[in-house]
Amino acid sequence: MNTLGYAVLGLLVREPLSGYDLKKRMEQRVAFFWSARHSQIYPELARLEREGMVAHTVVEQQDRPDKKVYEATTTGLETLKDWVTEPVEPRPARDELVLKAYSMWLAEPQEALALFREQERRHEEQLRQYEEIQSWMEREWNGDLERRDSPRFASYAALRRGIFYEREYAEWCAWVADRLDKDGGGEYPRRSQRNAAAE
Amino acid sequence: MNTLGYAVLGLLVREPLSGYDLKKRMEQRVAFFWSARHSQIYPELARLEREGMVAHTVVEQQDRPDKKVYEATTTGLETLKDWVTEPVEPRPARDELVLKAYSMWLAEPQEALALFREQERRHEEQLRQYEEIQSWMEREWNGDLERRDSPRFASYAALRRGIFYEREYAEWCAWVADRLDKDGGGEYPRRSQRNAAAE
DNA sequence: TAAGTCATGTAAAAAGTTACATGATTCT
DNA sequence: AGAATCATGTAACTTTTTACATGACTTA
Repeated sequence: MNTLGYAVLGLLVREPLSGYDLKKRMEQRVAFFWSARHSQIYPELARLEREGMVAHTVVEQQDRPDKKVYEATTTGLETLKDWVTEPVEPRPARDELVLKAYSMWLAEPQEALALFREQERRHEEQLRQYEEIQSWMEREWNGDLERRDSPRFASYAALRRGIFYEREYAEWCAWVADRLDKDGGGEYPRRSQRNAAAE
Repeated sequence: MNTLGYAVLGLLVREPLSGYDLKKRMEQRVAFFWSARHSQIYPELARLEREGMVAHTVVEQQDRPDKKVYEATTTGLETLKDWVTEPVEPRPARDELVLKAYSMWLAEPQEALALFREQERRHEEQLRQYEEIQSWMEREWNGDLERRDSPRFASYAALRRGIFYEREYAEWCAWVADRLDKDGGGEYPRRSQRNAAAE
């Protein structure tokens, strides 16, 4: 089993879904911690079915194309359950913006500033969207949010990770931008003996 | 050019390095926002050289095997510089622990708790390590940290991202763990309409 | 003498992205 | 009539990981 398989199972143990709907759920609910294109999802569903983790039934529709609705089998549920508490090996983080930050000393401060302000804005907007969902959950799901055996509790916890993450990211962008913004922000003197040797 | 290429250039514009040393630099300095195995680095260096971004000289050593030391060319520097301020497209985040959190309602609370406490500990430890490097930078590099055209400023900014990230991650783990820990933490009643057991 | 570091590669497999491909129905 | 949504796939390519491969020198 690979991680994508567990992502798919994690959605299917909650409700039966077609490949198409699964993809949409991923975009909406799971996007900030896992995602996949439909070209990855359809073969993955086929693989999970070969391994007995999921099963599908064809649902005929009049006004739309027929669809295959998948649901998790008992085997699938058990496999997922066992995986949840297995230890996690740290995976290397990959973040292009931080990589750019690492080389931003080469760039025009004004252009770098624009980049970080734009990213700050983007993450703040994402944060606001997550916070709206959070409010909605607290309003609609109140009571289930403390129940450790409720999927709503789990959804809420995952969402909070998104909120913590976006808030922190936006703050870092602002921190960098503020330092790029300070006028005169500490350039080396242009034409002195002290050459700007790279270190 | 791919992102790994820019990661390699970002290190080589600071100092010439062999493939072997490049890999070590990645582990030490860049690990929390980009990384690669040596099996990816050596072919990447060859590719960058074909494209005129880097050039190598063979350095002979007596006590150790000879090595190829690479440095960035002017073309490489310019390419990197242009890339830095280009807009960043959001890449899908992938985090296995959050994925597990999403399905933790299936697991035994005690086992899930152990997982999150362990992860909290791990991220707190990483945080402490970063904070030590931060102190070292502030002590040793004081004065350069405000200079927008200094690589030290850029290193410091990237490190701060690591610090923000680890702190936030540890806090989220603690938040989840606390909710898993509360005794009786809101199970659905096992075998009655309303037993005194829960809540 | 065994383990560890220095040093550089290739090969195969897995995971993920982009592009190709089709076709019905619904909304503007 | 054209765009958007619903619906499911395959093919080609890129990126990343794991495994294979070698050899000199150093330290315990």
